[in-house]
Amino acid sequence: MELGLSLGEPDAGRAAPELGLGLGVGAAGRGVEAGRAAGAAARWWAEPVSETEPAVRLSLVSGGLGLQWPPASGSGRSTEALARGFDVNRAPSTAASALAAEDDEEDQAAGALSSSPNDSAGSFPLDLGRGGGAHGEGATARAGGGGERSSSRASDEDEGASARKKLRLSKEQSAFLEESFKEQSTLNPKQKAALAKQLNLRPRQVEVWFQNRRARTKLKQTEVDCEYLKRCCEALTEENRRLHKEIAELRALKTAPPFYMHLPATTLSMCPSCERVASNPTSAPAPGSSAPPAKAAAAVSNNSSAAVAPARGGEPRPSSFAALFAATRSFPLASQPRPPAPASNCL
DNA sequence: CCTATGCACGCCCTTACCTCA
DNA sequence: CGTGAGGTAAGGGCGTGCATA
Repeated sequence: MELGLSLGEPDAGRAAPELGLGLGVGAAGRGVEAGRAAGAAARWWAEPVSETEPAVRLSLVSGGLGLQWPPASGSGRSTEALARGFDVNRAPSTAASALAAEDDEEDQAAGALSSSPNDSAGSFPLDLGRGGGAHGEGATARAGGGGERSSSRASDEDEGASARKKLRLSKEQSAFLEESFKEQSTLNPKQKAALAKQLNLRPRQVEVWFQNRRARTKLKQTEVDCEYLKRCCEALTEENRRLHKEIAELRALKTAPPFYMHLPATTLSMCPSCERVASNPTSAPAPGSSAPPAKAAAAVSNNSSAAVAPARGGEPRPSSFAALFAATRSFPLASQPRPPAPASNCL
């Protein structure tokens, strides 16, 4: 179905628990084992992740940027990158390099300290590339030693909390965050800190970016859901209209005299249930009837072509329209194939 | 064991800033 | 050049889950 579009979000492919519409609908469910298994071989962060962390989404590892994404675990590169920070000047792909070329001047000026064209060095007074100095690092260290929780929010509040300055992330940073989000839409403190260090951002910035990204994903999904529900509503309206029309036609037929009242007597020789001509002499054709039974049967089908439904295999014929009416047509509206539209009055 | 408290975090709403037509 | 719309980073409130006393 065309509405089952993937937004490139981790929501894609999930079940549809909330609306039950077969879409990837709904709030963030936590994909569990599959994502964890995928993530086990494809984590960009160095540390092992605790078992209690929110489950990893299905990995959508993409090579679109040509970044080593995720960096090969176990290789020295990831740790090196962590120590070095995300260096746009060494973007590992031509695409990324092309993107980086736009910001080369600023980046050269800012050096490795910041890859954002807008953020000045003053935005990041602390060299996050060097371990241990920042408040966030301390929080991370605490989290690493203890549980998952750390105070990335509070730790970032005081640093650079001057006038509200809009700082836009560079394309490389955004792309990297996007890839991270595809792999996992939520971060634990360790991952957040590692990503922040790699991108030369504050953990709070990474956190906010993910928060906003989740909000955008949800908004898009909501739009898709609305569109789908709109189409469902239209289909149901059409179905309702068709059924009303059918009911009106059936009522009109019900008020008319039954069709068999107009049939010649010879037609009554056929068993209405098995559609065979009765061979029993007691049910023989009425006296005076010269037509052979087979012809009579043919006469039935010819004379009642406008009102009699063709014989359906194995289906007993209703004895009256009332019975026809009483027979419920219990097919769920949207879940079963629609019966053919009543081209004639057949049922 | 139950309860109160503090903390961390995610979600939501909103604001402020930036870019672009 | 001024302006409005749209995108997005960030602030703040609120609810929730967890750890601890």
